[in-house]
This record gives sequence, C-alpha cells and structure tokens, in this order.
Amino acid sequence: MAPTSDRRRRVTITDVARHAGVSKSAVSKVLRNAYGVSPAMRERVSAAMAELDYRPHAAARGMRGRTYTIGVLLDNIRNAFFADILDGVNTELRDGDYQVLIGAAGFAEEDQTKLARALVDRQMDGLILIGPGFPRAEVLRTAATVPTVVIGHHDVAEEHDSVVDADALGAGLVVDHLVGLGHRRIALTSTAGNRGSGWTGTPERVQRRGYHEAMRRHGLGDLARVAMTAFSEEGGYRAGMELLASAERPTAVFAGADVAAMGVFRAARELGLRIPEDFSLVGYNNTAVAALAPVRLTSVDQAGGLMGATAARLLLERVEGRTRSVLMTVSPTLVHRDTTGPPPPEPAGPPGG
Amino acid sequence: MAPTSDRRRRVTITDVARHAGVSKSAVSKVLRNAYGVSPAMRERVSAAMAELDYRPHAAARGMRGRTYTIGVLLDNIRNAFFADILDGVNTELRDGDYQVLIGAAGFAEEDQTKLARALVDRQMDGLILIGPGFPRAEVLRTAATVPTVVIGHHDVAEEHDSVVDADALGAGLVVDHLVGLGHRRIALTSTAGNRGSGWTGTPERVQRRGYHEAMRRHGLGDLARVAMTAFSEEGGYRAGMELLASAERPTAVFAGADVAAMGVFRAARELGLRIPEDFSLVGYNNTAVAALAPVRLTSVDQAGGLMGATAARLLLERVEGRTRSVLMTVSPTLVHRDTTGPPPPEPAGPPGG
DNA sequence: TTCAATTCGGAGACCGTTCCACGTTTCTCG
DNA sequence: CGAGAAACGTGGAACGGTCTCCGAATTGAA
Repeated sequence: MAPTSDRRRRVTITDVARHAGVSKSAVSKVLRNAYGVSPAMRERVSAAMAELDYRPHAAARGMRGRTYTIGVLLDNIRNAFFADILDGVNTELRDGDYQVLIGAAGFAEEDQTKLARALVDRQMDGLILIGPGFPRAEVLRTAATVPTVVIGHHDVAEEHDSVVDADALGAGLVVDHLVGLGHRRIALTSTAGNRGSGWTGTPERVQRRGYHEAMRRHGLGDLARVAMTAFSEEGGYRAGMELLASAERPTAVFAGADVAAMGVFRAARELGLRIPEDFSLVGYNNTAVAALAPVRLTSVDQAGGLMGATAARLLLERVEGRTRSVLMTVSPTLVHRDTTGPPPPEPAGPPGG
Repeated sequence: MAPTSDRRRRVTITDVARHAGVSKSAVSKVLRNAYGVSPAMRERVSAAMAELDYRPHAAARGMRGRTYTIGVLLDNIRNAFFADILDGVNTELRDGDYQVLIGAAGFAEEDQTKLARALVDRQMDGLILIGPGFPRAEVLRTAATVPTVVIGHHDVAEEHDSVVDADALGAGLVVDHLVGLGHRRIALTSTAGNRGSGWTGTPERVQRRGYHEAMRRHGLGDLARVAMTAFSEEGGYRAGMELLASAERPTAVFAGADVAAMGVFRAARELGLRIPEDFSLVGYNNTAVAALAPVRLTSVDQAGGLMGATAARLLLERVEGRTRSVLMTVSPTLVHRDTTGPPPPEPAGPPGG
C-alpha cells in the first residue's frame, strides 16, 4: 500500500551476474566490450542480460565512466534553424550508444549559465553550445571541464571546437543578389545581441561586417544603413517600420534572420507596401517557414544539418581524447524565392544626377 | 601532458565538509534543507559551499535520491505547438531546483521507445510525454517506474496523469464558425497517425469524432469528408490536392494541424485558388506561424502554455507522492484571422434545389 | 620439461551522494 | 531535580556501476 512500494526494483548488474553465474566485473566487461572476455562468456552474459531485460543505470555508470549522454544548450527551440542543426546531430549520433538531451535556457544570461552548469553536474560526456549567450569566460571554464563544441560564434579557443557559418560571405551573397537586381539602397536588420560578454565574433556581428564590406565593394558604402533590433518577429516589425517609413526608403531590406523578416512582412502590410513590387526582402537561415507557400522568402541557407553533424563528430573525437581544437566553416548559399525582384521605378527623379 | 589530466577535479561534498569542519552528513542535510540542522551549522556550511564554489553532482545524487531533472519526450522540436507547451513547463519549473531536459526522438516507434528508456536510465525524477507515438503498454510500464504525465492522448490510466485539449469541442468550434459563414461542404484533413498501438484517444481521432458530430448537428452529416494524410506540409499538400481538385470541391477545408494547412496553401496556389475568396481554410493549434503576417491563418488555440504549466505542476505533485491519477482538460478557442470568409457563390446552380 | 608470456575471470576499492541508526546535548514539564 | 522528548550532529552502509590489480589457466618457446 505504500505509495512507491510497487515501483519494481531495477535489474542491476549484480542480478545479471548472479543469473549468468559470473562476477559483475565480467558483466561490466561485456557491457563495455572491454578486453579480456572469451566468446563463450560474452555469449552467456548477453543471454542473461536479454533474459532479464537488463539496462545499465546511466547515473551509476557516470560516477566512474561515461554517461553516454550529449547535452545541447540552446536559447529557444522556436528557432527553426536549431531544428536543422539538431537533425544533423541526431543523425550522426543515432547509431552510437549516445543519447542527445536538449536544454532550452531562454535568452537570459543567468539562465543559460545555470543550464550549462546543470548539464555539467549531470555528467554529460560532451556539450554542444548553440550560439551561447553567456559570458565567454564561463564557456571556456565549462569547456575546460567537459569536451565542448561551440556552434555559431567565430571566436576560437584552444578549449573547444567551433563550427561556424561563413556569415560574412553569406551577407555578401545577399548584397550581390540585390545589386544584381538593380538595388542600391539596401538596408540591413541586425541585432545588438546582448550576448553575454567577451564574444567578439557573434554571427550577427560577422554578418554585419560582411554586409558593409559588400556594400563598399559595390561602391555603395554611403548607402549602407542598419537598424538594430532584436532577432524576433517584434524586432523585425520595429526595424521594418523604422526603415520603410523613413524619407529615403530602402528598395531592399536584408533581414539578418528569417524571424525578423516575418516582422518586416507585418510592417509592410501595415504601410500598404507590396513585396517584391515596392521593395525586396531577404531573410537569413532559410528556416522552414521561409519555404512555406504563403511566405516564399528569399533567404540564405546555412546547411544547419551539416553543421550539426559536424559538431557531433567533432565532439565525439574530443570525447575520445583529441585535445587540439578545430574550426569548421560551412558555406552558405542563396535560395531565391518570391520576395526579391527589381527595385520599383524612382517615383519622381530628384533634381540632378 | 596527459590529455585529461588538466581537467580539474570537482569539489565534492567531502571537501566542503572538511573545509567547514563538519561531517558530510551535515553538509548533505544543509543541501537538501532537511530536518535537524542548527542555524549556526547552516551558516557555516553555506559559507563553505560558497567559498569552494561547490555544486552537487547530480548523477551521484541520483544514485540514492533525486536528480532534480525532469525529462520531456517529444517527436520533433519543429512542431511549434510543443514550444508553447515547453514554455509553460519552464515557467512553472524555473524557480524550483528542477531542470528540464528535452529528448527529441523522431516519429519512429522504436526510437521513441529507446529514448523513453534512456530517460528512465538517466534517473529522471519525472517524465512528460508529449503525444507519445510508442505503444501504450510501454508507456504504462514506464509510468509504473517513474512519475509520468502524458500530454495529448485522451486515454487515461491509473499509472499516469493526463493533460488534454478538448479536441472534440475544438473541432466543433471550427465547424460552427464555418457554418456560420454559410459553408456547407466542409472537409477535414486528418491523419491515420501511426501512433504505436493501444491508443484509442489520440488527439486526431478525437478531433475527427468532434468534426463528424458537429457536421451531423448542423444536418450536414452527408457532406462530411475526410482526407487522411500525414500532419506535415507535404501531407497537407496531398490532402489539399485531393480535396480541391475533386469534382465536388469543398468550400472550406479544416486542416487538423497548422502545418498541414501550410501544405493546403501550396496546393491552392498550384491550383490557382485564392484564400478565402475561393475557399476558406482553418488550421489547428494556433502555432506561431499561423499568426505571421504573410499567413494570417484562422486557427484553434489550445493554450499550450497552460497545458505545459499544468503538466509540470501535476508531475511535481506525483514526484512528491500523489498516486491517484488526474485528468486535466483545457478548452480551445477559435482565433479568427484572414483565411476564412463566406463561401464563393455557386458557379452554376445545379438543376433543382 | 620448464619457464615466461598471454588470456581470461574475479575481488574489491572507488565514484559522490543519501539516509538510517545512533549518541550526545538541550528543552520541557511534572 | 529528574526523566523523557526533542533537537542536533556523526559514522558508515548503501546505491550500481567502472576499473585496477591479481592470480589461475592456458599457450608458446627453448
């Protein structure tokens, strides 16, 4: 009648050992397929494990060995780009014994720090940090404790591996595309990114740099214009209002993230502007929404799956003992859909020129 | 020089005990704020913990007590509705000591089973299963081992608590809304849902039941029509093509999930049909995409956040010892946006009538 | 045949916590 | 004032694995 008395006791390694008539050391060896087990022994033990439906207790294993668990830290699962990354991670790890557990910390620095520590405390064998927004120093400290791969930030360090998108190049692709269509007043939506401290190579910053370089390259350096708001629907809306309602309205808006582009859509709707007739719109990340029929957003694909798979592979190598750090860069490509076209004709040519 | 020699040893409870000059039992008591500690002792120990920057090792705790970790199992994080649920779970659990870890298993029955077991093996204190797609028997077995809350399925059991949306009612809201606009030929997009075995109350099934009831209630039982495809963009597309290209084209399509509605959008586009001029479209779940400016999909809101928060609360109660099972039902509401309107005029009135 | 090398299996310490049992103080109250 | 109860602190046995020896048995070489 006691509340938990009916919770059956787990089958332990000792049960298996007894059932097979061997020592638990032997069972442990079979489990980890370690050296020093005869085929016959392996056979007996395996049979016993199957018969008792034995599953090793991860926490107990973790006390001396591995937990066979990889932790992924991200801010918000709503970001569809992360889903692509996770798919990559999962495919890479599916066949191994490793399990992937995700922690969604939100954007607050303290919450992310707390989660990172929680993952370490739970004995993760390795950590994948996607665009971490907590102080770099804390990340380095973590990475010194647990094998770690950082996705997104361009800052490299001995302590961890890095997987990044060539964001400067990606921004260049967008500007090239728009200039090719005849645009000159091309504005960018970016974010100050309250990304903890110590990060100098956040994706958004590198993207911004790439944008400015590309504009200069085309001789449009003076027309460059950036609206800084959050990478969110609301942020995109505010940026859109700011840019599109201004006197010198840009003919093209490059939203630094697809979500932000959605907000620009709303701003355009409110201002009675059509896309791409009145202005062109480009996103970034080629999120699933971008491809949806009612959206059809031109965007930049970052091969999230590849990034995730790479991160997973690098992480396993680290777990296995590699110590020198590695930087992997993947190349973005532009996906042309329906939100970009030639700029509208100048309403009334300004005198001169 | 050894690869891992520089990974600093963790501060353990013994270190804290030594540093504070007390026994580790005492430290443990302070940690769990258990009974039998004097304020002075609490003070000393807390100071020592702070000084050494001590963090308890969750895996070790799990061996005898709790791990303070809640596991959430879901199929795919791409489903934005899950994000709402998770937000609810997180807000509810944020202030406690509990951490939420998410496992994304994919749709395959074996993968989900494997993940569920992995979560149990990792000593989760409690489990939240969101629309589990593995056999009910396995879920019940799991629930007998670990406190569990199932979200979505209407099948109740002594072993676990349940949080569901009143899906039949939700479907009724949609039909009422459409009939109110003048529609009669209202089709439903649903899914066979290869949801493991043993589940008789999957959300989609209950929704279907509600749809049929509502149609009958309005005297439209004979006009009811259901296209069975997957709840995905592609599935929605196929259902859309099937329904919209048929002779007796429905004037309204009720997509059983917002994702599917996106596919219907694509089908409509391909067939040259305008929404809502040529036919009305309603989704379900009121996912974030539904609200996006380029979409503006009429949908049914399920209060995912509330569901998540409720699930978390129920789970904690179970962890604390409650044994009788509980069913919580939340009520859906219709969110009217731009994809529904009056039906188009009959092209050429059929003779008679 | 002898002795070293190799292979196999087992004993038992250890990982970092919880928690039970028990001893010592300090209250409470007749 | 004394006895019983409550409060407080400690030692040490778990928990379920891993992993480092160690010894016995087998094999190979001389």
